[in-house]
Amino acid sequence: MDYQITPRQQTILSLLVREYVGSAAPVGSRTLVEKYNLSVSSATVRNELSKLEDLGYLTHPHTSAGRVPTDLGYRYFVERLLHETELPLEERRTIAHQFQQVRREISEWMPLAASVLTHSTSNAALVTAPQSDEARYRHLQLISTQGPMVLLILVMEGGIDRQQTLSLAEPMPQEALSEASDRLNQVCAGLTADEIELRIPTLPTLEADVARLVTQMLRVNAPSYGDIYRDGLSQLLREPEFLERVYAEGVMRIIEERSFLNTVLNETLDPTVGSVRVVIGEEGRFDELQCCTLVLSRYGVAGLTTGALGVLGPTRMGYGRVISAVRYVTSLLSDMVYDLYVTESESAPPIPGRTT
Amino acid sequence: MDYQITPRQQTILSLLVREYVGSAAPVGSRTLVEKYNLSVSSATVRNELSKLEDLGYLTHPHTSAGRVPTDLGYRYFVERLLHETELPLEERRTIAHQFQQVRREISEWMPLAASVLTHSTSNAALVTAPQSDEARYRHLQLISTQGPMVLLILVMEGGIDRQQTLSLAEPMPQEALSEASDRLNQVCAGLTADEIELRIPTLPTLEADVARLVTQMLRVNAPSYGDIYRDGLSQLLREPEFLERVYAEGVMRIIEERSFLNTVLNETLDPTVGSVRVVIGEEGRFDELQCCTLVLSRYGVAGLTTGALGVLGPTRMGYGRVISAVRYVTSLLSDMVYDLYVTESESAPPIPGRTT
DNA sequence: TTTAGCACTCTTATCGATAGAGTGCTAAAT
DNA sequence: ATTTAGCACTCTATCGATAAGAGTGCTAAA
Repeated sequence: MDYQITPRQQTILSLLVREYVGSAAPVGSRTLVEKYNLSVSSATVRNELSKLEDLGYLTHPHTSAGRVPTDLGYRYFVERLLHETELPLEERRTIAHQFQQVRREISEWMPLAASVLTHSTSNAALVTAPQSDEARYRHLQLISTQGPMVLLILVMEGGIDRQQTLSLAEPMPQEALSEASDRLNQVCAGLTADEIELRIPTLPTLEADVARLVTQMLRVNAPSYGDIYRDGLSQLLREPEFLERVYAEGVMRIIEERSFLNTVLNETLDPTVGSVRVVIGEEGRFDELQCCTLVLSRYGVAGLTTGALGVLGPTRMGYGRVISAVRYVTSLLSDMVYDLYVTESESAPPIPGRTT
Repeated sequence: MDYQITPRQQTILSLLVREYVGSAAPVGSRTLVEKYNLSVSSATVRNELSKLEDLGYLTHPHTSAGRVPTDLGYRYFVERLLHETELPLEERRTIAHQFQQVRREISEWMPLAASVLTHSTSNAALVTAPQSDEARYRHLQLISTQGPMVLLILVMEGGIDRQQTLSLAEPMPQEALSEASDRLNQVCAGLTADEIELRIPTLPTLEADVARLVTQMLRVNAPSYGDIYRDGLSQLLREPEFLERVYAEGVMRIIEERSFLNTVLNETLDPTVGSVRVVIGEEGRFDELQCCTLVLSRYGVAGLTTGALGVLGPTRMGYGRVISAVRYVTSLLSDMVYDLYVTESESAPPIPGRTT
C-alpha cells in the first residue's frame, strides 16, 4: 500500500496534519508553503494534495476549501510519520513527583493518572483500577454488619479485592461467620471460579451459598473493568468539533455508559502491557467514536495485575503529545504496580512502622 | 411580598411558565390567550405581563420579544402555583417493581435510582449512597492481601462500610491480623472518632497505627458523600440552553467535580428526610448553576442512615414531574433503607436461606 | 377596568452582491 | 518529466439592505 507515497508526499501529509491539528480549519496549499517555507510552489503542493486525496488520506469539505485528513490519513500519520517523542523532562519530573506522593495509596492512583493525562493533553482521560488477570481465589472474610446482612470481602491473587453485601435467612454472630469463612478459605485457596463451583456440593449449606456468590464474583472480575475513573470532560467540550450537538452527545454517552467502555476496552485493548493502541474515528466499528480518537494502553505487570488507561479526544488531537503522555503514565503506573505487588511481597525493606 | 400578585396574575404566570417549559421560546401575550382560551384580550394580558415584569417575575430578552420567567418567577411558581402532583400510577408501579428487584442489593440502589430519575424526568440525576449520620465505630477487620499490604474494612453503625489499603512495615500472617483486629474491636465498639483518638495511647503499636487510620476514616465519613452516582448527562445536552457553550461546560464541571457537588449538597441539603429542596439558578451563589435548577432531597432514616438524591436540569424544567419523581424515589429508597436497616435487625422474617 | 387599534422596536430571514480562499487545469519553463 | 505560473472556476462567508413578523406599549374609546 504505502509504497505509493513518495517522501515528499509524506512531508506534506505530515505538515498538513500538524497544521490542521493546530488550526482546526481546512488547510490549503499556500498556507502550507508559506508557514513551513517549503522549497516548492503551491501548485506542486496542490498536485501532491490531489494525489494524497486520491489515495484516501485527505478529503475536501467542498470544492474550494483546503484539505482535511481522513481517518486513514491520521492512521498513516500515527503509524509512519510520527517519530517517537517524550514529554519534556520538566513535565515528566512533575508527574513522577506527584505519583511518588501517592505511591502506597492505590486508590489514589487512578484519579491522579486521569488528572495528569487530562492536564497534559487537554483531552478527556479514562483510567481503570488494576485488576488481577487470573481471578484466582485467595482469601475471604465475612463481616456482620446489620442484622442478617453480611459483608463479603473477597481477596484475589494479586491483591485485588471485591466486596458485596448479602443477606442471610437469620442473623449470625460474628464468631460463627469467622469460623465459616475460615473453613471456606481452607477449601478454596488458589482455585478459580470453575474449580470452586465443583466443590460447592461438598460444602455445608451456608458456605455453599457463599461459595456460589464467590464464584459469581470471580467471574465478574474477568471481563469487566469495574470502576472507570474519568476526567476532563468539560475540557473536551471546548474543542470546536463538539459544537456539533451530535458529537458532543456521543462523547458524553461514551463516557457515561460504562458498559460501552467495557466493550471498547475488551475488544481493542492489547493484552501486552505498555503497547499503546490508537483507535481512530470509525475505524473500529463503534459509531459513538464518530469523530474521536481513543489512545489506549494497558499498565501493570503482565499475567499478574493490569489495568487500562487512555485518552479520548477529537481525531484532530496532538497525537505526539497524547501518545507520549499515555506511554509515560503507563510506565509510571506499571512500575508502581511492580513495586507494590512484586518487589514488596518478596522482601520487605525495613521501613519503620507506617500505616499510610 | 406576594400579596401584590392578583389571582389573575398568578394564572398568567403559571400558564406562562408551563408554556415556556414546553416551547423553550419567549412567550407572548397572544400565544397565551389563544393556546389557553383565556377570556380576556391580549391587551389585558400584556398589562399583566408588564406588571409581573415590574415585580421581577419575568424578563424580556429584548423589546419586541415575549416574556421569560426569571429565577424569582420560577421560585414563585414552584412555591405557590405548583399544586402537588404524583407520577402516574402506571409509572409508579413500574418503578416500584424495579426497586423491588434489587431490594437486597444496596449497591444497585443508586444506579437504579439515578437511571429511574433520568428516564422519568429527561434530566440528569445524582444519587449518593446511604451513609451513617453518626459515624460510630462498630466493627473492623484486617485482611492480608499482598505481602505487607493489608485491607482494612471498617463497618459503622448503620451498616455502612468503608475500606482502605494500608502497608505495614513487614508482612504479618492473617492470624496475627485477626487477633489484632479482635482486640481493637473490643476496645472501640460504639465509639466515635474523637473517643477513639483518646484511647490510642493505650494501644500496642500496630493497633495504635490502625486506630489512627480508623479515626481518619470515621472523620471522612461525616461531611463527604463519597461516590456520587450520575446518569443522564447526554440527555441534558439535548436541551437547547446547552447550545451555549458556556452552559454546557458549566454543567459538565458540576457533574465532574465531586468536590463541588459535595459542597452543594452540604450547604443546601435539608437535614430532614423527604423534604424536597429546589435550588433555582443563581439563587444559591453557585456560579456553575447559572441556568440550572437542582431538585434535591434526602432519603433514608433520619438520625441513622441517609443519602441524597437529586435531579439537575435547566431552570426551564418540568417542575411538577421532576419534583414528584424525586419525591417518589425518595420515599421508595427511604422505605428500603428502613426495611433493611431497622426492621430486619429487630426480627428477621423466616425466609428460606437465600444469599442474594 | 378592559379592549381595540396602531405606532414603534427589535429580531429573523432572505436576497444579492462581493470578496476571498482554494482548487484544477493548461501551457510554458526548467 | 517535473515544476511552475497563470487563470478560470467554484464555493463559502460576509455584508447591507430589505422585508416580514412578532410583540410590546401606549392611547383613546368602550
